[in-house]
Amino acid sequence: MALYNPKEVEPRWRAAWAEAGVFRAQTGSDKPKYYVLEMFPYPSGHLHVGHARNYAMGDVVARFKRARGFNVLHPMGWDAFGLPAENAAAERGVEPAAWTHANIDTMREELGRLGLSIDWSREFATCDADYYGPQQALFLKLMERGLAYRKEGLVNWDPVDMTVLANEQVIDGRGWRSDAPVERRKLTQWFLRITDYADDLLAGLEGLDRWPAKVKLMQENWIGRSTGLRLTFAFASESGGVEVYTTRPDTLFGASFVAVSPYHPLAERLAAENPAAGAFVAECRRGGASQVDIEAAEKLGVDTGLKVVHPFDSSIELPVWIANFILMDYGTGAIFGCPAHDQRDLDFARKYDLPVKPVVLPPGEDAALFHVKQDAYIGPGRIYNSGFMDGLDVEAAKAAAVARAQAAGQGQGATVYRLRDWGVSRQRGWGCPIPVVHCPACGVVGVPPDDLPVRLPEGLDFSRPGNPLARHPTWKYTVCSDCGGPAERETDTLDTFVDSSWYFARFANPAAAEPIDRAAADYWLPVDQYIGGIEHAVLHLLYARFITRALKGEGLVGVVEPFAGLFTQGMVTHETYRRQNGEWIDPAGVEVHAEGTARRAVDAVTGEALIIGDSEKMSKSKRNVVAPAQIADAYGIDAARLFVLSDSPPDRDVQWTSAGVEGASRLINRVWSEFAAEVEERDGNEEAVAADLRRVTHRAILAVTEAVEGFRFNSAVARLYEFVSALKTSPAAGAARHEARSALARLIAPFAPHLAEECWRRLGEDGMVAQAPWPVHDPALARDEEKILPVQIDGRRRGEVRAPPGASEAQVRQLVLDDPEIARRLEGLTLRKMIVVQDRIVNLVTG
RNA sequence: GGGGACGUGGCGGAACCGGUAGACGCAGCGGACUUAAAAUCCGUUGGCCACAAGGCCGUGAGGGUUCGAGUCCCUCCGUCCCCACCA
Repeated sequence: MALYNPKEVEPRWRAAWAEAGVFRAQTGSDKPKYYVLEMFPYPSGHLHVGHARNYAMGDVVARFKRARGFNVLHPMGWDAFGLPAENAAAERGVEPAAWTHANIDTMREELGRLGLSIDWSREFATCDADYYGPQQALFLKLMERGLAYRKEGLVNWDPVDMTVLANEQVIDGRGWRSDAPVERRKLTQWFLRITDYADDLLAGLEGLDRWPAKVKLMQENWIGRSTGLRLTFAFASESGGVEVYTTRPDTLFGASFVAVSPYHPLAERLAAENPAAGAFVAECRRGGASQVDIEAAEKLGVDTGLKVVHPFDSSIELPVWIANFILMDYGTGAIFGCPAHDQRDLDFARKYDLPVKPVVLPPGEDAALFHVKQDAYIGPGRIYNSGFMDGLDVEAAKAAAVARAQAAGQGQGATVYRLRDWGVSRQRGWGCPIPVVHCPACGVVGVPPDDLPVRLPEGLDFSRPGNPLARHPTWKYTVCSDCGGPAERETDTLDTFVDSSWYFARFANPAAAEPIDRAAADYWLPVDQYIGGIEHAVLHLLYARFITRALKGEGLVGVVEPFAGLFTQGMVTHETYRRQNGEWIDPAGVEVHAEGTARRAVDAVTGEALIIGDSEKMSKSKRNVVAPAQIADAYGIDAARLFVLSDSPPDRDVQWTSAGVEGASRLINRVWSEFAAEVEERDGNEEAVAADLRRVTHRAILAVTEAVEGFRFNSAVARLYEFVSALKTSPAAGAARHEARSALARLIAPFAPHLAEECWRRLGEDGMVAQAPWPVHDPALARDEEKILPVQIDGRRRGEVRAPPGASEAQVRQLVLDDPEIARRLEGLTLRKMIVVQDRIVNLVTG
């Protein structure tokens, strides 16, 4: 029998699947539906092994669910707008559209070679007007609802990419793509009112029981709900006052100052009146241009000379400061400072010699002796030095302070969120145009539905920084649809995260004239299993939940949660190698030798000794990238799929090694040799031998099924290895062997689909394994004839007894007591108690 | 500074509910086949003691709960991730 030849087998079966259309999702099917989706790729140029792992996982689920009788939707598309296309345009003078579509063609071909069971008839790219046109219609609906609005505000400006970024796209004060320190600029921008849904997005997390706890927690923290008090401190010598927000109204009597942000309207007014304040505000705005600087900066402030009156005791006056550490866009942009019980306030008070007055007495402390030194006290305790709150604990005092402030009309209990509205304007040329015009007479006017899509023009000039749409000679000049007068188009485009926040709904019917085909979406949504990287925990995954809620409000979809199940997969890493001079070297040019347990790497050509580095995320800069095409050439794609799913749990990183993929390749050859071989009938013991094999088979069916359902693909593959070994060493022939082979072909199909088809055909089965039902586990056949129960004496294993499965406690007790070896062990000991766990273990307790 | 996760052989990891720790793979060692190598197949592989039978130790460290702890609780150490002047 010929060796298994993936180069011949794999393309043949891919062609057969395509021809038979076996992966097409059915409309009007009476099977239950199952929607499995992997986060769609950005068409960067080529597929990498990380993609391969991600899509292989989704494919395992899709093939498994199909075999289990579901009508499966497993589509693919392209998140195709974004900066790399503009950079390519700038560097090489190509059209972004041409560059993007060429990449899509390449990557579609590469994805195809992975043997994924995708319904390609639903493919789309977000950069095509067929997609972004409907998206513009959605944007106009959000605008009518007031969910999309324009405002002037402080925004994150990326000075390298020359565009505004959302808060979620600023990582440690730097742009998420450019890594440049982000500046604060005041600009008029489009925002989506995600804050309207802050509470609902938070509450909805509770129902997402098939989401990782980690992601839910990250979203919860990102939304950042806190409850407290909005409270006005009245000015001492004029009318009006300054409103602060606090979560610690119980410490109000410990207040020693009020401070406002340099961007606060009061700061602006005082800056005009008072030269010292003016200089300070100017300094903050200049020096504080980048967030990186702000975070590193020392706490600084200036006393404005203005006084306010303590709301609970009019005999107390407090100074008003302007301080650089107060955020304008959280709470009210103003605080009261209580140095004894807040570390930042304490640092500030020590620097400027402001009073430190403790009002929370820690348990066990003496009021006369307690002092705050270097560390503010933020723990629980009893309130003192606080008038009407004296003697209360912290929680009771909070309630009392809120009640008092509300009764006096000084303030209101308030819930505040850390979440800000989503800034979606981007000063970029390769994105979805925001479909509005600016009319000198009518203001901002939405483009009428009949004029959609607002198409991107060809021939944009990307050779200079800045927005090419804004400097296009004609594109922006148009007329106002309201008054007919001359008007200019909006030249900002939408954040590409808008594109990806509803694409899953478009897959329900990507050809629909309306943005979302409601009937199709009602059938397919929510996505049953979504798979992607954890880096989107507070970006894409939060935006998509918000947009789905907004769409529900418009009656466009019937669900509020887009993704019922979420799985976040780990990355593929590879060991790194470098020369003595520090230069990185490609793994293809490295030979690794084992010397006992140590490993030594040398240059395959020169023999130069190399330094073996950590296994890291594959990156061009470290040259530790292995391309899927390379792997497929050497081992076949099934071996690669099997390996990326086998070595580590799917949510953890997996280390790519050639030894590992060789192991997977060995399994494939072992499986094929089983199907290729004829097994001779053996003499004697036929019944027992067949029963043994059937037991192995039915256990494998159960174990693999449970592992796949539980997303433990590594365990599923381990069980397949075991099953193959057991099958190959079993002498059984005839029906039992056929049953085992038939089960094996179907169990391995989600992982190594091409091999499985070849085996299935060899078995002489009808049709394709891609359409075959999942094997069914029969518990009666899987059952042991007898169980071996370890017998422990005082927790240490001292022997074993054999008992029929399900043996009663009395039976087992008798077996144990009758066992001579155990009796010998018990000599000189007093048996006090025997614990029998059915079919598991026995423990004898002596004393 | 706040929040969270994780520490198991030489390596990746398994043990899903508290019930034989180390499945499966990799690497290693020994053997078969071969003129030889590769491939393949078989055996072996946590540590210590022992000729052996067997014994003792062992899931980051220390304590606790339990007949029984990798798993639950407390303290500590280490690593990683998220957020971060959020009042």
